[in-house]
Amino acid sequence: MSKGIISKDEDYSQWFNELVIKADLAEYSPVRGCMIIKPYGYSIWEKMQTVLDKMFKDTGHSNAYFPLFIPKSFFSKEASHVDGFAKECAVVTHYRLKNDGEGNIIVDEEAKLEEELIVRPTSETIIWNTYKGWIQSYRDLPILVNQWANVVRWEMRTRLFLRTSEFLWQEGHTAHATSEEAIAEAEQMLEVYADFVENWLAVPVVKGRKTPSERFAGALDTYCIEALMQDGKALQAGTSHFLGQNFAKAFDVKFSDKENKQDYVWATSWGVSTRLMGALIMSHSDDAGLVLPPKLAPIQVVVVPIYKHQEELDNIRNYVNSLSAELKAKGISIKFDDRDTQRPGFKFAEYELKGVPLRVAIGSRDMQNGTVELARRDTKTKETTTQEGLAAKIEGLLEEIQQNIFDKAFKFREENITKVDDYEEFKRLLDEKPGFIAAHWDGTPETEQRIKDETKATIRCIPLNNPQEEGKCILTGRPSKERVLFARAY
RNA sequence: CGGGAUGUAGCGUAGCCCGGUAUCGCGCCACAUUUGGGAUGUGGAGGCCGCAGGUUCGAAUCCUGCCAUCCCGACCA
Repeated sequence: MSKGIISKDEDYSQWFNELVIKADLAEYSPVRGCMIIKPYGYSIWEKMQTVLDKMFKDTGHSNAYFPLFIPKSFFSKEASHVDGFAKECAVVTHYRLKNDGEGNIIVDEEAKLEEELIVRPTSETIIWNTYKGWIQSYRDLPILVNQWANVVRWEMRTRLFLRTSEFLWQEGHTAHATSEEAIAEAEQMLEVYADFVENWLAVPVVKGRKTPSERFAGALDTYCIEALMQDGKALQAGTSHFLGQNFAKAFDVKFSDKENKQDYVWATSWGVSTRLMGALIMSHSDDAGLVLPPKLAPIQVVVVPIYKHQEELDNIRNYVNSLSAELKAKGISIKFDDRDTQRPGFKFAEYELKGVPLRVAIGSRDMQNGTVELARRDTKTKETTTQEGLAAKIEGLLEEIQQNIFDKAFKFREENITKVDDYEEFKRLLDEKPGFIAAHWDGTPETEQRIKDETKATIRCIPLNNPQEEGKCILTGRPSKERVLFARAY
């Protein structure tokens, strides 16, 4: 492992790339745009999955699994949905390879599929094709299903965790008897996401809805949570869609209500992906490496022994065993790094790079004095404290760290939301002080597009519970009733 | 798909203009000394110089073609 990573002030995107690689989260794969998520990175994702999965179950959802491949014909059914995804679909055309006689493996042209298969970019179509068979009556509703899956979107430009051709996610797909119920579902899941991202990733989010042009293809309304990264760019961290009856109509999914009247079913879908890893990394980390929130850190506490002789190590180990037992009883994960192949200084740097929230260093002097050295990753501070009551102290500190990194990110976010009423000022701020800009907009897609073309900033969302105020569109001067959040985004 | 750049050991690189069988650092292996912030010494292993042609007695180096990757745009969770 080479020393250090580039400073994030020097080159933010290179900093991010180096961090992902050197912290052992992921690496590039032989396939362009695809990544290998390494065990350390994957264990963070697993923690996210575990927590989210429970939240889904607690709100009445069940998991299921739908196929990776979708018949091409399914895609022709919902027009705007097709438009949204057609340009980035991987297509399976053959089902067999053969040897060409010269030692090369080639596609067997005779094994051409009758109907081509699309590798799912999202599963609405195959799921609604399936729901048709599950729903006849209002008694069959609601259907509250989630699936954990991989999806493929053939992106032109990819970035580790933020935009890869294949990514992991969960997609919830629900079916309801009424519009109101479906909207309530979409709103509920947005709340679940916001709760999860703020309380587990320690990343503050703005809850809002997308403008029509930023909506999910096929949705009537898209709700989102938007986070602000340390470089001032916004990141969409999760979306929840009210799909209306669009997919029910496309796949002819009707039900009989209590009066025996036929109506199309109302739908939602909602998802978060491994992109959350990107949000996590970019929200808290620094030039020394990752900073992980304790609640998602694969290792919450690492113990580094400092010793010269075997008996000193044995002595330390003895103490660490009892500390481990105490911490495990509290549900805290601890690693005792007794490798003799690396020196303590190396280990310190390594665990800082990997974002372990707390480090305990114990040497022979400590053993004599009944103390340890306790170092916090978030503040980079160290203190010497007694072994007595250490487990309880660690427990408290982990909670404090979780809160602290959220507070820090929250303060940064608040400091980087600026109200702007002048277009020149708007453009200047985007370059000089990136972040969210709260500005008036006349509500037209044309204005939105022009601002995007001229500044690269998009409307990230119209915040929920947005204060209403009279104002003039920043570009056209036309009347507006509320401010929307603009930013350059990932 | 346009514009730019780069492919040499696991990683980062020198050599290329001016052809003669590859440099240095990190990492790796062995041994010893070390261990409170990324250890030191000694010895060692590791290369189809992106791929395919061509020129030449001889190509990492010159020529042609291809491939791949990265950056910047258009598209996107």
